[in-house]
Amino acid sequence: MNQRTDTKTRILDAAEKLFGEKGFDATSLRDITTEADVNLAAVNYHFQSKESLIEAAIMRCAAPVNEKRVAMLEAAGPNPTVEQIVEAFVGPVLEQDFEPMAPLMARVLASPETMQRVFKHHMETLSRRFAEAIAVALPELSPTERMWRLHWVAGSMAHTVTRAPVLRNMFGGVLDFDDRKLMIARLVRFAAAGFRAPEVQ
Amino acid sequence: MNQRTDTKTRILDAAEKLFGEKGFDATSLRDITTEADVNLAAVNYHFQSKESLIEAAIMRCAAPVNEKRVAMLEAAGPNPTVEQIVEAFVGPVLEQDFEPMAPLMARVLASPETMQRVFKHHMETLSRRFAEAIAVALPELSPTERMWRLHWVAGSMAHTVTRAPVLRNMFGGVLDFDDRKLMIARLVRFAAAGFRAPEVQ
DNA sequence: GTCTATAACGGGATAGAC
DNA sequence: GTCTATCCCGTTATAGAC
Repeated sequence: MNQRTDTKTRILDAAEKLFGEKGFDATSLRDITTEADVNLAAVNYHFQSKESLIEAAIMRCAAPVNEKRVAMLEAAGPNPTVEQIVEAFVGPVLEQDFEPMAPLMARVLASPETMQRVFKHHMETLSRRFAEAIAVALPELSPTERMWRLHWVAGSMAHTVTRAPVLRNMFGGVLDFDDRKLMIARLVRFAAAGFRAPEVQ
Repeated sequence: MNQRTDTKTRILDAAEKLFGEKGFDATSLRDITTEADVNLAAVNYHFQSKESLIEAAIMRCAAPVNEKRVAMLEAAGPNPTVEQIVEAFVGPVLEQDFEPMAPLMARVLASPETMQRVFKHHMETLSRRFAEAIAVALPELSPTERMWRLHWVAGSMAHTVTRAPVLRNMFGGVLDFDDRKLMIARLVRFAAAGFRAPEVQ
């Protein structure tokens, strides 16, 4: 039944690696099965289609990070500061070595159908959880404004991850991706100030 | 030589439409030539490859918007406020009906190779231009911090565009994409506050 | 200069033996 | 569960007609 790790896992490992390197479409099932050293038909046996494999690969990547985000938020207690909320939201994502998976994340965001499903199942709950925390920290904001701002922080974070390979060596290298702690601290400062701005109207 | 519009333009029109709807990879040249009612080989005649066609389609979309962004910045005079700078940066992008082109933009951002070239040629100049304006408005910020913050605003804006189809009907519809003026005003308020936050360290 | 027809290739998926 | 063999489709590129 096994070899070193089971077939299903080896397929997922190879898929994660190759999807990240080349994108979903440019990665053929043949590439994946060669890399994983399994038979081509095993993909359609364990997963039903390439599309389902993509979804499974994404889920496996995102799950531990999202658990950590919720854990950090809970660790901050019942009355977290805006800074603590933002740090729990962006820290676990940005502190990892995200550059190998940046293209994968970008492709996910770019694939409306895939994203729609993944988001529905996993991200919506997470967003609600963080929106509630913001509601406690900043009760004067309307629910709409809270959602917009949370969403914009998510955008800043996503852009940092997905644009890293391109921006790293641009603008004479002023953007420092190597000191993650500092990068996170900068973003927390920026986002917290945005959250605290008085609402329009 | 012409029919209603010339072949090259018809190909670009069809490409823009289909790339947006289905993505670069899922759109075949046959799809495009059928939609444009031109022969398959015309694509390779007018553009050298599918990759070049993609680039051309992106350029044609982005050019007028970016011109407007620079024009708005210049219209604000030599000493623009942070709010004026942010509005010039995000307004022209967000005020258009961006939802049809949202998938296209998302795909562009997700395609490292394509993006690298496009960004190098067009966006780097634009970013520098806006970074200089920020330097005038907020001289106390370091060049690095200015770039990070500009980049995060770009991320907030990009996320708003690319996630619109998914978020529009989520969270009970609290995110209002229809009142563009209000949406832009909200983002300007949020981003300007972020820009004005004291720098970390 | 422009288009037709087709070549040459690689992709995802599956049937059926083991 | 796994593998071989194969199907059928879509892709890019080009040769050559107009």
